Amino acid sequence: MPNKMPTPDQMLQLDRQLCFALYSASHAMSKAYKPHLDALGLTYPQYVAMLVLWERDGLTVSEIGERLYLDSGTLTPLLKRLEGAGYISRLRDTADERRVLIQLTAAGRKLKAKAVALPACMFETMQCSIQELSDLTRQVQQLRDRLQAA
Amino acid sequence: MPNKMPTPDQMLQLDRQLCFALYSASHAMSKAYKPHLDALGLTYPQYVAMLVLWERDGLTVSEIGERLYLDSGTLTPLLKRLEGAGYISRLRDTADERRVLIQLTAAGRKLKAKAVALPACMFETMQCSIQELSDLTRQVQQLRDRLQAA
DNA sequence: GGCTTATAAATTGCACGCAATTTAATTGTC
DNA sequence: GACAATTAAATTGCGTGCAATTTATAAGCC
Repeated sequence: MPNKMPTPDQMLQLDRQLCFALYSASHAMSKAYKPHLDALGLTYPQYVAMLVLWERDGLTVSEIGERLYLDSGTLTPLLKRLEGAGYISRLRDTADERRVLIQLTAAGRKLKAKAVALPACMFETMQCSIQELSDLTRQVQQLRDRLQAA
Repeated sequence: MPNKMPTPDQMLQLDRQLCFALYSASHAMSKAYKPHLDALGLTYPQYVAMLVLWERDGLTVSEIGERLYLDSGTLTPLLKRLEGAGYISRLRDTADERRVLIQLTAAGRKLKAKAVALPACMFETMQCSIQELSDLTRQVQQLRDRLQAA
């Protein structure tokens, strides 16, 4: 019976690392989205911020950050760019002046109609079954949650 | 029998997106590695560059880029920082002056001994079986390859 | 050999991501 | 009500990623 224990050298092989698989797949995903997002005038991080707002409008910067696992250092300039593009408005909460409320503009809401085509379009590209896609998504989410818990 | 077809609204839900699962899991992974990499004086992208060199020394910038799916715009400054840290040397290839050969220094080779502890350490954090880890890695790699082919 | 084409890095400009700090506003406590 | 502690965004500094351009070298062709 052969020894299945990997050597220290094998342990460090790039192609054995889940971290690198995720890292490279995430970048590949972003590149695959790019032509479609260019047509909407969004970057990939801006797109996920819009996904959050299309689900629920009028959130604070922190609430968007909790959903996306991003902090104000990342979100503040990103949201200012979305504001500049005319997709959202940023307004201090009069009830609590520390908060900034993010609201979709008419253009921002209208953009959703164009974006609905994206998931199906990307599904074509990924060449896998609905079931595989859904399973993989759940597994990766579970991994993310475990990493965050630690 | 209920209609299983998702509505356009459901299609755009953040938690249905494989792209976002990968994006957020990749960032969570990077954060989980951070304390360990801080001890080695490496960032996460610098670490994966070192993984490539620990597998095979004396590569050109392009060859490292092919392995990591990164271009010279990203790698040139990253490799200069690794050179500044004393882990690699950058030398023009005398046979072809366009190329820059990247070689590990003694310190760079020595760092590998510390890095071998990392995979097992991260495995603990991920709380899953060897088989799950290996399967998930392969699935994510396959997805990456399909995205790149498209 | 001279010229065009191709290739390898480097450079530039812009948008993240995140740690650390700062600023402003609110809450809790006495 | 004053004041310390907390909270929410913004700011700063640094390291990626990547598109686009530039620079330098090599290869192909006549």
